[in-house]
Amino acid sequence: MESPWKAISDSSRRKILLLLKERDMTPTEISKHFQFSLPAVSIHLRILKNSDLILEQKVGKNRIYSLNKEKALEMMNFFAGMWDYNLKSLKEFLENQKVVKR
Amino acid sequence: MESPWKAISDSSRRKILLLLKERDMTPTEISKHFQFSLPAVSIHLRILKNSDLILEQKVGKNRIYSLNKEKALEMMNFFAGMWDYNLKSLKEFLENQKVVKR
DNA sequence: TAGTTAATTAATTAATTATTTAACTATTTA
DNA sequence: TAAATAGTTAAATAATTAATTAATTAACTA
Repeated sequence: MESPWKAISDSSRRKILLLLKERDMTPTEISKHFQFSLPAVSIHLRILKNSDLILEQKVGKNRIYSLNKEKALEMMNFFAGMWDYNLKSLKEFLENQKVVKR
Repeated sequence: MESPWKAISDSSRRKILLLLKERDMTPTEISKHFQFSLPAVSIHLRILKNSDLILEQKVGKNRIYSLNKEKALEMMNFFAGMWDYNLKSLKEFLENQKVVKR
């Protein structure tokens, strides 16, 4: 497991997470949002996957990447700790709010 | 302004933030918690300060560093967005919880 | 005011990172 | 089964980063 903090330190990788927040995507689709090459995207995806921030699914010759929201929550907890909150209360908040919003 | 994401990608700097969460400290005090030299601590502090994660105060020949919780909240918001929450609702949650806890 | 203390800045070095092009692997399709 | 498609891996390179020791700055103190 690679460091998720190193993973999100790169702005392209943060942008990939925001893209995957909207919908699951293949490497080719993701690469359309960037200037750089498909191999570069592939490496960014590997780093995100190895740090557990995204999940990979093979479908035929495609790979579909999706956001791992649980990991995002876990990282969020680092900051929540600075306000004296923990993962549990934070998660309850997020899940309750979701019900209200819909 | 340097990237706060680059700043927190280093584990020593994350540890410094956790130390400052407990209490304000001088570089010398902080360096007692690490193996590496005072100049190395000074550089880490500069990076954290330049990314707005900590605040500096000069008192005589000492410098006192403190955590900037607002910046932590701002970064937390990146992750909150993945759960469809925004800074405002998150901050309200954190502040209300604080009242309850005390 | 000379010496001490607290901290930063400078110069250097070794390690890591992001990117490229080229080569390869796996899967589908004609 | 040959060709096409989707993607990853390899090798090379340029840029960035974390650390060190040495030098410097600023403020206090005897």
